[in-house]
Amino acid sequence: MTGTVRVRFAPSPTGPLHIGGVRTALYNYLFARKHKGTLILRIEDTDRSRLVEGAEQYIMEALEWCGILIDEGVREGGNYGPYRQSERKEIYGKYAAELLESGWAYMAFDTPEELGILRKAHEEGGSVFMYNAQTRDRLKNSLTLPADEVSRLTAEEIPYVIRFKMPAGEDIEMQDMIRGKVLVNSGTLDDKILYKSDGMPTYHLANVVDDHLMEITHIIRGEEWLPSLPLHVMLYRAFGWDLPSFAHLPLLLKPTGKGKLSKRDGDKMGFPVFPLFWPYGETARGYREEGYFPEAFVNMLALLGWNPGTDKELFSMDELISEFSIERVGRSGARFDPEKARWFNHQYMQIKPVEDIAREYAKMVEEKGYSIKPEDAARLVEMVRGRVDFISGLWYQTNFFFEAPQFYDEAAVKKRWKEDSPVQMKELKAVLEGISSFISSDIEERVKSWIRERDYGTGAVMNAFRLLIVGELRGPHLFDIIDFIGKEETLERIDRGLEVLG
RNA sequence: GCUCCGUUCGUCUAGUGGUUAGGACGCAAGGUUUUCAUCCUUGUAGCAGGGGUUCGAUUCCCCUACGGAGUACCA
Repeated sequence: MTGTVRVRFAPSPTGPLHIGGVRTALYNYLFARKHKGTLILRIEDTDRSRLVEGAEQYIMEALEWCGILIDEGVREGGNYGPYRQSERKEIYGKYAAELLESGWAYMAFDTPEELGILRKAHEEGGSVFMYNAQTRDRLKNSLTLPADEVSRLTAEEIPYVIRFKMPAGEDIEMQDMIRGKVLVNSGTLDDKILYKSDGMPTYHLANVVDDHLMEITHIIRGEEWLPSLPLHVMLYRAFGWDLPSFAHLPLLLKPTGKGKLSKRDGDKMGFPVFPLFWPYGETARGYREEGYFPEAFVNMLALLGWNPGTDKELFSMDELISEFSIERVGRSGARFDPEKARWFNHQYMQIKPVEDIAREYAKMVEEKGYSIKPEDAARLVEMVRGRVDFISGLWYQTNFFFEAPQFYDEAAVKKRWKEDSPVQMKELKAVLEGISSFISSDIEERVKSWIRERDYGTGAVMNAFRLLIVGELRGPHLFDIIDFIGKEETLERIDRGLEVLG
């Protein structure tokens, strides 16, 4: 690779950033870091009517949460700004004029209504209207109108757009880093609008101009852009600019059924489609708020469309950076699997430093109205983290460490509280009372030898005991539980249980 | 409709002109266990179809089917 790699993520601030967009940003980031290059965040806000308040902020916050660091952008600054297209308005006008001058573009005065009528008529005739080499001669533009008429219209400030003059029948050969050679005949393309009548460029013009001016070396974007690649390539050619490399990423598909992943799927099937909660208008749930670790989220997303060619599945961001390569990105759309997302979170629940989880866990415990020392929180987390996918699940696994049973599970009582249970539990209480070093392993040793001496059934004793301590047949190693709650509390729970259950 | 892209277990995917087509999720069955989980082991299931090319195609080519995207004064 010659020169410095410069890539960009160029979202449109029209709402919350979809996880497909996050993945595109992630791959750009990985590619940039891998090649010690630069990642630029460019806001593509040329459509003023679709602007959504809060979207730009959301995009930046989402990337930050994921650990995707931006080198140049509206917030970070840089030598190629401004990084918001709406602030680059004059630039595009200049380049549109250049194309007009060189004959690669022309002014078109047809109104949206006139074109609408044309489209409708073609549709009824079973065809599709295209503004191109076949039709442009019969339409209202600077190619067909006399020069003085054109200058009259512009002088009167009659609105017009600037269209690209797509050559009639030329094979355009393109190279995609993921797909290889792509060939399209320009005859199938139309004269795309480059500059709108409101004085703003369309995506196509702005994108090409900015990528050139910002010296972007690799354009990594979603597959939905592949159909407009020929236009972009032609624009580079029209300007006489060097072509960057292109990579079009496969789409993210919905878990079941047809089509690409949408917000609807998430709502319907109960999983988020966005990284963060979206608080405006029609709200949307987010991975962050649902308790996903950003590491797990990023790991899961990275493997959706890319793989290292090994069996390794767990990657830190640094590992992703060193192992990522565009060549190993797949070509086909990837169905999003919410189950696998949970699995990834489960993995991170096991490998994350215990203090990190304990800190969050302690907060939750305090919200429940109890206080806990950091070392105790860590101890409990270590004890039960294997049983949960999310931090939020930790409370259900540990609530009985803080609260004596409020009730005794009916089915469990029926199954495990037998005729001789009260006698056994009274004996057990006596055994426990006699233990001075009330720690798990010691208690276990004493209790088990007592069970052996009396020839009781371990299952019968332990389950009845668990019922008295927890109220239900669940939870970690019972001796660990009573070790934690202490001798006094243990004895109290036995007494209370005996009172209730008889 | 037209243009472009794609197609290996249900899902994410590895892979090769000759392999017992590998891994992971899920699911199932065992095992561990005082419970519930976890965990471990095993199993389950796939090269879309049809033509070529070839001694031999899952792999290369073509066609079909299916899926996806695009087809706006949206990005």
